[in-house]
Amino acid sequence: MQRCTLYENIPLCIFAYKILPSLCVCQNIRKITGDTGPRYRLILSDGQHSLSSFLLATQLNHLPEDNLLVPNCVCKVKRTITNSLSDGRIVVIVLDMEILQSAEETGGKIGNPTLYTTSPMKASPMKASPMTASPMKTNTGTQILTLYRASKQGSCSEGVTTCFVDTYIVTRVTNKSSIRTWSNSKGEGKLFSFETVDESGEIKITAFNKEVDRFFSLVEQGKVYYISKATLKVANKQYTTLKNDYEMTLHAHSSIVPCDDSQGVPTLHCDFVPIAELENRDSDTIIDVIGVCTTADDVSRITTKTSREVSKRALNLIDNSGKVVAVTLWGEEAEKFDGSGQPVVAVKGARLSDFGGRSLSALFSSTVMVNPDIPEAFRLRAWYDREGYALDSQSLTETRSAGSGANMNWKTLSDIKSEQMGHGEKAEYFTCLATVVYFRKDNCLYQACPSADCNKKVTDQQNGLYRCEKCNREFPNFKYRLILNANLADFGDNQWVTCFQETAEVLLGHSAETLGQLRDTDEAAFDEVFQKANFTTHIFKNRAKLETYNDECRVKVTVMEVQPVDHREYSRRLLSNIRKLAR
DNA sequence: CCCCCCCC
Repeated sequence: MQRCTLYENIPLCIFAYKILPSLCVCQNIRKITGDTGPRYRLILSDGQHSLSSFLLATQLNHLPEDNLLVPNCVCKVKRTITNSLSDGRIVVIVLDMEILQSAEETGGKIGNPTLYTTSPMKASPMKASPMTASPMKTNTGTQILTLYRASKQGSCSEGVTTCFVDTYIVTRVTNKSSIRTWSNSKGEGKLFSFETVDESGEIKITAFNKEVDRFFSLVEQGKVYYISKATLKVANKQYTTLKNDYEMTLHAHSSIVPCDDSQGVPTLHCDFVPIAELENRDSDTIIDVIGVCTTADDVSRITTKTSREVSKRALNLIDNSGKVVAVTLWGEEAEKFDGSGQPVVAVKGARLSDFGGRSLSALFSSTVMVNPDIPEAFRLRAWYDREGYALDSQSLTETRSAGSGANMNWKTLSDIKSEQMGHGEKAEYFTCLATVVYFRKDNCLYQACPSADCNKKVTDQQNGLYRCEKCNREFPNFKYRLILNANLADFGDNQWVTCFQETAEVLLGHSAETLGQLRDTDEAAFDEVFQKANFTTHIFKNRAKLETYNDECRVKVTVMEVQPVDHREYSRRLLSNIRKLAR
């Protein structure tokens, strides 16, 4: 089998060689509006020459849209896919780039570059340089170019929605459906689909009827295949959560061959969102989540609005943010799920809903993994078995009261006293808008055990060693940890609160390690950190609990989370406070 | 050529 590599596709490989990775000046950027959303065409220069053949991969559209990639900025082009159009011109898709200097910093035009006009077809053939240590494999990026070429020739834009992918695609299968059948006015049949990923992106591939028989048992989740001669068509965005404007269909001449050399083809990549963070995300967004399944409902059958019967099962997942969220699995996924032993469960591509505050629902396109073989899962397992299991956790999903923000429990500082918050058996959680008016700077840092999961204070043995009683060990080093007491104020009252490591780091804007170093080496700079952080206003999410200390009962308020306050939230809170005062 | 993403 002939397998094309990227460089075999590039007539002007000398050019590709020159730009990878390379510093470039963005000379110009132009928005192209197409059927499938905006694309950005770039003119990049190396100071001497410029080339106008660059097309920004859509996943980088935020760079120009956030005004980061603008004329005269300096950038580092890290990854590209280059291809030739039928007329001999080339297009270089920029897959990864980094903005190094803004246009303000460069202060205008750099050099006087001349347009690089050598026809690629006339360039002398040249082998790809060994400097490109990991030559890109032919991939779905090529397919994008194939379609790009098709659209250039006018076929796609004039209503022909399919074209032929005639290069090989080395790709990893990330999600495979079961076989489904359909029957409608146009006929009936069976199909299955799977999703694939390579370093340039992801794409869905569907097999119908005969191709189901040929390929269903061959295609396995997680494995890598060469796929050739599939038909490309514009994806119906309504039905896909994948980041691709196209999808593919297998045909009689298509082939799928398992690939032994799977190096360089990415495995399923997840961007796990901490569960506590889900509160701040918009509903209906698609996210990846991982957590320990503390409890799972029994599977149940429900009837949908369209009178279909379907199995469902809700799980509760907790992560080391201490928050719990409910995740609903459907159909076969719900039936086969086994929650015994409190497994770590990861769901890639779950949909965030605002039901009961915040909850998650698996989609057909979601991948549910039980005890996945990834570092995040091992970390969570260790965390849960050590301490997480005992946590007084709080769920984002309220089953009794609906409505987002139901568990924000907004309070003013005077409410803490007037409502005797935290006096009950359970800790009480509340959110407030407040300003730091004082930090107790002394003793806010302590020397803690350097082992990864121990934060116990160590004793300086004065012989260069630090002893941790909990680990019963001596170490040649320690790490700094923060316990910071702060006085918060709002319009009506003030309150002492305690911030541990993470929240203190957010408030002070520096890591405990940096602060420790500063305190030891530059006390003036250390003081300045506190001065800067003082009188800043944030949203504080807190835990209130009555504690006995030296025979004295008092409510201890611990800051669980510090969030920046935007103008909208700020005025909403102010308004709410004014109404409160008026009552 | 499918396209179902549900329920409290």
